[in-house]
Amino acid sequence: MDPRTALVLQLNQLSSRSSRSLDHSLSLHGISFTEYRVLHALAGSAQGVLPRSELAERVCLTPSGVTRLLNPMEKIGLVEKHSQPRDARVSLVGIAPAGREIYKDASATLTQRSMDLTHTLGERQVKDLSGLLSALGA
Amino acid sequence: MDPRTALVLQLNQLSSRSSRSLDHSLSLHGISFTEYRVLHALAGSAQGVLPRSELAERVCLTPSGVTRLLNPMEKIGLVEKHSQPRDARVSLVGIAPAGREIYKDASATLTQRSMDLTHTLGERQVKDLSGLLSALGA
DNA sequence: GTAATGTGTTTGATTACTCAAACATTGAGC
DNA sequence: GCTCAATGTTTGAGTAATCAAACACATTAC
Repeated sequence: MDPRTALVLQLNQLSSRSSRSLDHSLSLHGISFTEYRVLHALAGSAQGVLPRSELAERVCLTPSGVTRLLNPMEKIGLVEKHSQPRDARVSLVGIAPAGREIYKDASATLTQRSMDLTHTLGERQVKDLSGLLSALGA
Repeated sequence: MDPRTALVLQLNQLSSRSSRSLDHSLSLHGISFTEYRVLHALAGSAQGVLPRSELAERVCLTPSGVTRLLNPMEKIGLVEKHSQPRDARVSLVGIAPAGREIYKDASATLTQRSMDLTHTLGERQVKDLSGLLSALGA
């Protein structure tokens, strides 16, 4: 079997396994891994605010998926809807104080789990791996 | 942000993107990426046959997910159900001739797409990356 | 200005999964 | 041989995401 194909399959398998495990860990904070990624994207953006379509790309969902994901998150106050005066089509999403709080807590357990998941790798290897993934366009 | 946490997120992002793209490519053959992975697991196993629970682990699904995934595949003749005389609880799944055919065709387009997805990496890097992922337990 | 086209978001219908509980069968201990 | 716990699979109910179509607003060209 072609090594690049094998690589792609391997990558996928690894990620499937880890995201399932992370999902379980994060459920302690009442959020899914996908929701964490939303908070992460928002927390890491300029004003903690992003257009929904931009968010969709960052968390690898369709715009439709983003809408459905954000609805409950907004309802429980993790994110809030803003509007862009310049263009009434775009609907901006911002991280709310409660969201930042959860994000902080969830990040701690995520880091914990990431340590476990990568404990077979040395510091050097983590760096190398990260570099290679970046080269792949992540 | 902690490098290992970043790594885990990066890994996940990359895999989400690629699997969506692969899913689309494989739809030409009428199967999903998950279904491909089932065929792959079966084709690569001893007699082309595996117990459902073993299959579940290999494709990173719950046993329940496997049942629901295989039902339609069996109906269209990609896989077939066998039974294990030694233990009537286990339900063996085997790849069927039509399944091998599709697997072969789908593998070709998967390889094609894998080339595209990894074209930024040299041969050496592919090998290194694969090694690092293996070290992670893939 | 108004029509036509393009862009961003939401909705309706469907599919793919998950969890927890039910089933079916096996193997151990008595 | 009969319970009882353990193992493998399926089912019922619910969640998460998808696609395609609808919607809302913007922009361009006339």
